[in-house]
Amino acid sequence: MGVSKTQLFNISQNAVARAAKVLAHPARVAILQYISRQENCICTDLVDVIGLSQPTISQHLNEIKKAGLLQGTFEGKNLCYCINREKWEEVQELFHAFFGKINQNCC
Amino acid sequence: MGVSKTQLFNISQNAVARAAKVLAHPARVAILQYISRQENCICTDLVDVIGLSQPTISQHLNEIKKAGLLQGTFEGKNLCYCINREKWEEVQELFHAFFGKINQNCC
DNA sequence: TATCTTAATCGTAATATTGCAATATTACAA
DNA sequence: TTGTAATATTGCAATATTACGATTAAGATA
Repeated sequence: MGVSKTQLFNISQNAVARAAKVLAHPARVAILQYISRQENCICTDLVDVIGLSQPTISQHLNEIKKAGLLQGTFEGKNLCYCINREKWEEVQELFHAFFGKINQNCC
Repeated sequence: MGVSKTQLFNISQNAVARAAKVLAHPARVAILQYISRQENCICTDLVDVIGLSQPTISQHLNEIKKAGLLQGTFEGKNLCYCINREKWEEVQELFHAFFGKINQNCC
């Protein structure tokens, strides 16, 4: 039915899935990489850099924002994003914990 | 148009996105966790453990398989999955490198 | 061989995602 | 206030994903 049955899974499983979803499109990976490379975090040229249309970029940015991974000013001309350090480290830790708990103990 | 323009992005960006896609559903996260916990890697009770229907589990398993993250015997009764250690470490390294390269140097 | 068990596949429905054109909004500058 | 430059929103089309009932396939076992 196209709907994920999230209620079947625990909080941490859903958290990993939600975070992974953000990274599950190369445009969002590229956007995060680009933003992180900018010294001054004025990211008005994302459309040129990435090569997708402005609405599409805006949509992807919104997905990243919704996950809490960006911070800064989002309104009007004084636009200034950057990575939300705290949330980013949280996600990193989440993945780290997930990978750490998977042991490959057979075959 | 519903199709990801993967050609716009480099190999590593697409690789991160592909790997993240596997983890982008809590059922697949749960399946990987469960398989990794099994000593003997006979995973016939996934349907009971996860709580999704048998065809749905089979579909999710196939997604994980397609990403190369499972190894073992997949045919008939002598079914025996486990995590493909080599590929798993590759993915882990991929994420590690991605996270490592993101620096949060503004705002 | 017939039957049972279990996983894969098929078919289909519902929903989500991706992408862009058109339009709206916002902030600033002249 | 009018114009300009930039991002956001809307609406829509194409495709992908999620889920499951029904069926099929393959191996085990009586």
